[in-house]
Amino acid sequence: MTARTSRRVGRPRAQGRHAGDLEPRDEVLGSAAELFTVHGYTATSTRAVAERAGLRQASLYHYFDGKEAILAALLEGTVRPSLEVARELMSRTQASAEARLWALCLSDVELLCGGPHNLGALYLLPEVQTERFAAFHHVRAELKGVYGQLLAATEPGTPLDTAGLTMRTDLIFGLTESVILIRRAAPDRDARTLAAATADAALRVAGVPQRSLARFGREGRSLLAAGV
Amino acid sequence: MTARTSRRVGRPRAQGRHAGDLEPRDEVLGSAAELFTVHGYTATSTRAVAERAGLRQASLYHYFDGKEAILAALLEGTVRPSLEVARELMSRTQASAEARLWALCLSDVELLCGGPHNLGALYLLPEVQTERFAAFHHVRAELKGVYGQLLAATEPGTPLDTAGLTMRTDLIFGLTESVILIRRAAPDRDARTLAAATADAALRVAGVPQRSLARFGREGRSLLAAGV
DNA sequence: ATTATCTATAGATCTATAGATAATGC
DNA sequence: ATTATCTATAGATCTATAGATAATGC
Repeated sequence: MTARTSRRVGRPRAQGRHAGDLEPRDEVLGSAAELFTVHGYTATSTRAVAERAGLRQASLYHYFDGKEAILAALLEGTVRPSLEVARELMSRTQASAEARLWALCLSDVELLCGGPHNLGALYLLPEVQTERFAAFHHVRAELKGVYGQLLAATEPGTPLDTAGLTMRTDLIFGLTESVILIRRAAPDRDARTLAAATADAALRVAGVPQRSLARFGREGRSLLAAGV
Repeated sequence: MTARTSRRVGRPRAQGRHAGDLEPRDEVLGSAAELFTVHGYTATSTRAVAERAGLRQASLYHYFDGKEAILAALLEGTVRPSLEVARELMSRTQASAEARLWALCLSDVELLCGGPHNLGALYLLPEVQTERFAAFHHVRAELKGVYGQLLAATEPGTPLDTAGLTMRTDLIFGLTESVILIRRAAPDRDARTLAAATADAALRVAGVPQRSLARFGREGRSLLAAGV
């Protein structure tokens, strides 16, 4: 029972009051999430972020070193949970690679479509391509690596060489990411249905025959229900 | 034989001379293409676009009404050729829907990966989501409509209801678009190989069995060779 | 005369910093 | 005393416009 509506240390805010009982830092992240995903990073001013969070522009600098630090914090938050699921699934060596791949894809899509903002759209921002966000890119490369390893362990209809494996990894990872675009175009799509359809589609691209999809889907779900 | 290196009407440029024998308008579009796709629209100043084209900032306004008009022209140019192929394929009613879908996907990926800049990345810019680019969005919606109609005419392993059809259309269209992200991450990937692999993957998502892929690919290629 | 360019600049931003202020904590 | 906020602002942009200028065209 900390930090109730009043009883706050520090000079009171000029405009209005705290919305909900979020910490100011999280209010800032929430408003930046919305504005960055909808209008872009450069197109969003620090003033706009602050005002939506109920603060004056200069007050942001009490919580973040600058605009870039806000974006970095948001990026970190989007990819970290995916990677945790991926690592857990890598350790489940008794399950089939197909079921684990299905589960990873389902989980990623649900994470991408879950929250109130389309945070995955941050990946698309051209500014994020910069060297400055190298830490984020490393984490995503590790996530993609898990896709590649699981795919390599599946039993495809026809055998694949290394180039073919890289290609399919890119396609399956790209398919998963494309739900960001789908969500952007149709924000009210049901996340659970989309996630299952995407996971099925990923296995189809991997070369899993139609007749086995339902089985791997069941196995994949039970993996997630069990321990992740 | 118009507009040779010198012999130009108008005050000479302050810096350097015309590169190649492109018209100034096209030089501007080319430099904007590179800068907008790499750094983003808002992050690119009109000064940067002008200087890369060998002009002073104010001279852009001789060719375009403003920064937005440059982006609109680029967007128009990216989606128009795809739509022309799509319309042509819609008219080929004697060919199988599967072969036509394969051909459309191949053609789109080759267009997206063909030019010197990753122009498809313009679709991803948050600024483009705005109402101001409604004309562009209408053209893309028509293109997606063709994907949907061709998919509806395929013979899937299991029958699909309307919701299932919409879902798969989104996934296949999204898969095609995801080559933009693949190209961004790996700019040197061979476009022809990627295009064929993506078209195959699209048919897999559509439910076409492994054993029929090669045949539809051959038919699709001959459709494109024939008339588009 | 027409055209393609230039120089110069107004007016509107935007980020980050300096330093003041109004709460609570002790 | 500590903290969270505020006000004010320096300095650096950035877009679009006004109006001059240096070519060719006739």
